[in-house]
Amino acid sequence: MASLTSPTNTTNSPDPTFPSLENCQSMTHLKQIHSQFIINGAINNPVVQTRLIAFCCTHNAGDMDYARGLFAAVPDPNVYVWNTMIRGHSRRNSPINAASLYVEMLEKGVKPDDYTFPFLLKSIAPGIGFNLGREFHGQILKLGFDSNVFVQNALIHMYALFGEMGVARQVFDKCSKRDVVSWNAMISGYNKVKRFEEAVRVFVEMERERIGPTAVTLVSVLSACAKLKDLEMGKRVHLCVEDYDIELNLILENALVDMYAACGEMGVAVEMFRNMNVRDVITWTAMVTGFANAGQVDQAREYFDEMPERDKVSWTAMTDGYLRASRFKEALDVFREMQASNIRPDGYTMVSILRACAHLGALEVGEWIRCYIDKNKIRRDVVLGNALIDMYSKCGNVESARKIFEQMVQKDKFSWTAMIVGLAVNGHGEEALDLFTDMLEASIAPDDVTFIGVLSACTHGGMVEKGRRIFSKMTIRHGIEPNMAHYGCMVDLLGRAGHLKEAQEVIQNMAMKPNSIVWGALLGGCRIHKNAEVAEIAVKKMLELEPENGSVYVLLSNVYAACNRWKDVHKIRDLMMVKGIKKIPGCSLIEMNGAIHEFVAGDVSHSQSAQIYSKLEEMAQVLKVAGYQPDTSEVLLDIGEEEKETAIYQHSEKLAIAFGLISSGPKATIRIVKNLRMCNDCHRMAKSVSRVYNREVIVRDRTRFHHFRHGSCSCKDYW
DNA sequence: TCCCCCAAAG
Repeated sequence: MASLTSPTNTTNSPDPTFPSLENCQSMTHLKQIHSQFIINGAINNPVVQTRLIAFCCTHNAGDMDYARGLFAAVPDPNVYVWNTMIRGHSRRNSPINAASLYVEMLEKGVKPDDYTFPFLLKSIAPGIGFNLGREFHGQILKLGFDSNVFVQNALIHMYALFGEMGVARQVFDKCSKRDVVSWNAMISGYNKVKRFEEAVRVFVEMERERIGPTAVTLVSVLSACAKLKDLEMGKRVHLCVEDYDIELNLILENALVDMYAACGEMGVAVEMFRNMNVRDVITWTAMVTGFANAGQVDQAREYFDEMPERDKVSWTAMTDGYLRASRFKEALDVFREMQASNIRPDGYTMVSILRACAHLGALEVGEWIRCYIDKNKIRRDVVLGNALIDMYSKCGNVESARKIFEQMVQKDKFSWTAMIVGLAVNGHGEEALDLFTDMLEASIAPDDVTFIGVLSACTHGGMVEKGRRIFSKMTIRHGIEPNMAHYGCMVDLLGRAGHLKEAQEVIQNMAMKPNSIVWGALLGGCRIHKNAEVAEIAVKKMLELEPENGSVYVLLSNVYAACNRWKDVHKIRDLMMVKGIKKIPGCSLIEMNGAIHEFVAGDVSHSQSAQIYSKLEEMAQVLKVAGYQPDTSEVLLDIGEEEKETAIYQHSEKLAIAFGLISSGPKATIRIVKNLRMCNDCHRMAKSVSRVYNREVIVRDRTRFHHFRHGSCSCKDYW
């Protein structure tokens, strides 16, 4: 038979009954060899049996079912063979199979040895077999294997996998002998549970005990330094490479590049990157992330475009870069490119895209992502659930946000906070407060952000007394010192409700120097309650803090306009002209069929500009007939009344509404995201549109949502 | 035959 002279039993093994399986690469090949042994009788040799089993258990192409068959034919397997079988199951992370083999082995009277438990413990993977792992630990203690360093290290690793670093530490502390692997297992364990300071501390402890680190140690510690952005420590670890004569390898170089990149040392990172002989996708991705985090998203993109290959992590890193740079449309573009190149996104990618959708108010894309997640069975973990809640509520769809929230099996404080904030900004103040009560009942500790949500719920709902109570409880009961944003909320709450004096008292009693946002909140109250005197105080303070901030002048002029002090309105306008201060241009976004359309006031750049303006003209007539009166009081230009009307007709949100009316179906909700506060007139007009055109219009402005329906707004004209 | 390692999230 020709196969008797196959390459497996030529050079190294002159004896055909003791073949080498070195060149065997596949199960097909192994089965051929197996049949030869059956034919020539070598199959009865225990060494041959063992080698065949070992192939199935250790080779990448190995088949455990086949191993089981071979194993069954072995009359009296020794401990080595049992270990090999257990190892086979551990490679495939099936602790149940590994454990049942172990039980079988004991039943057959074979005693485990030093190798058995490391294999058993290795079969355990995150999420599966923790209880088995504890049972293995029990067996280890019972049979006295707990002084073996390999067993100890495997135990540390197993507990670390489940985030049980307390138990891991106990095992570590009790170790009779510790080697460098024990230390490495502790460091990587702390990394796994994101306790990076602890990881570094273990490394320092290790240095003190004069345990020489290995490349593995340095890689783990560098990873911790990267997460902590601890450049000093990172450099110290870098020095260890020479001090301990550790040979560089790709993983270690990647860890170094990543550490420097994460710490913003892009110069060093680039130099190391250039000096590397071999780079892989991780090296490149570390560079992309580094530039992105340093705010140099265009540099990141250059590296990204040069990458020889990209995986989902690289694509997500690029998306995150655009997110960080507030270039949300480009973030969505990257996602589209990613799909075009057939890379399958995962939960991380989804979170990024959802964040972009949240910023853009891109509900269609967001919905599409939710369907994609469900269809592709992407695990909806807490983070992804939270991102969905945030996306829905920032797109003005609280009902869906609430649905996601209710469906979540696991909720953390971020889930609760996202939902509370979502309800609050969408005008469901009472519901937000109810949810806050539920949160406390569920023993989830609120944080400072939760209180921003709760206080703004009170603000948007005009619940002054509740707000006062919650504000005082925040410190007393929950131990959270109010920060600038909390004071801002309180001033806003009191100011809007007309308690301008109390609002000023809050500012006076602040533990820190009030910033312009706090004064701005007071100013907002002055506009509503037409108090020019207090407004002037607030403006003076704001201009001391930010002399170039044009919106301050705009706000003050709005107050004067509300008080009918037209001379002062003109004075402000002239002052702005002289100082060359411009207001931030208003900008509105609207999503249509997955594309984001952007409008600024007077915009003629849109491809359907002509239709949009003729729709606006039609709207002007139709709405006026229906009783809508333009409100030009907030126009800052020194022009005639008619021109003022023209000016406000071209506000970006009106252009977006007109575009929405002509581009969507007759019943579709129009959703707009505006970068500034809505002006009085746009608000008035949107109410009118919702009635006359029988359309729901949702506008998200800087701080809250306006849900226009049947001629009125969810904010009750109070914003 | 065994144990430890690199890039992305609210």
